[in-house]
Amino acid sequence: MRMTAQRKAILDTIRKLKTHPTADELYSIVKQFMPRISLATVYRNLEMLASEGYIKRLNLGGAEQRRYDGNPEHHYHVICLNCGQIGDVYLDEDLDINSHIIHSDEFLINKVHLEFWGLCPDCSKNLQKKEGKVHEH
Amino acid sequence: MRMTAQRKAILDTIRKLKTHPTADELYSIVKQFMPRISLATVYRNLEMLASEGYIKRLNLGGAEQRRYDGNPEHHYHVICLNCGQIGDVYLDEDLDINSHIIHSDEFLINKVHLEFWGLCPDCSKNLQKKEGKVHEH
DNA sequence: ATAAGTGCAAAGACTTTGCTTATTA
DNA sequence: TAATAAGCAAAGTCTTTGCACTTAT
Repeated sequence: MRMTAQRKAILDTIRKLKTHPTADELYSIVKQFMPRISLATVYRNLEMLASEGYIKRLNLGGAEQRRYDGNPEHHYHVICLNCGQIGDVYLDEDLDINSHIIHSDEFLINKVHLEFWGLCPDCSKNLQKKEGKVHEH
Repeated sequence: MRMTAQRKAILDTIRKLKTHPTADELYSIVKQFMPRISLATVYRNLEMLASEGYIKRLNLGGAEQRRYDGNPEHHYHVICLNCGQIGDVYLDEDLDINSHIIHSDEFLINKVHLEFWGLCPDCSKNLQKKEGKVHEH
């Protein structure tokens, strides 16, 4: 994998972000300092960087669009029910989900994907005051 | 919600299926006995039926397309890494994931989405013989 | 020098919407 | 008979691809 200017810009940018951007979000950011970059290049590089393990492609069930994570370390995510913002979740090693399975249609299970939904700090603060309703997700 | 012939056909069909069909799959099936039905009607009815609680809209991270489940009962899913087939998973009530969270970016967590990946009975049988490789997912 | 990558535009896949006609309650 | 839904086609979103040009090694 060649380290082109575009690829480096994308990797540096996603690493700096604590968010979990979509291709399009990243494109908007990188375009500010590399105006000729194309969205296709961003898509291609995100896939490439993910397949090489530099970043992670997220498969969040709750998200409409595909997102990527500049932190390839093993961890989970929480999606804000109100605004869609995504946070990181770390679990301890003691969790054993498989021992709680009582039926699995005879499938051999070999990995578990976990994702959390809740309220981000901002939204939980705001909703406390307003006692408002949380969006459906 | 009016019970139209189309809506009934869609609901009856998805209830009979043990699979977790996409709108398009359901459309193909229903069209066989109701040839004038349109794909838009299938999409609209699946969303409507899901919002009324008759069926469930699945948000599987691993799936490319949106899927629906004729069984609205609370349960989880397992996706075959090899063929994409989806099975049902039931867990016992003792599982407490929240107590294993060691960091959550200050989000208030209120639900957990779980999904399993593995091999369906057919694929695990076949792969045992061939010692073949499992597809990436 | 050459294989790999870029930009652009077009095509794809999936889903939603607008509008007219049909139908249920 | 009036509000809801269907059918059809068009439009929308997000993502991928083809191709000619460029660039890192």
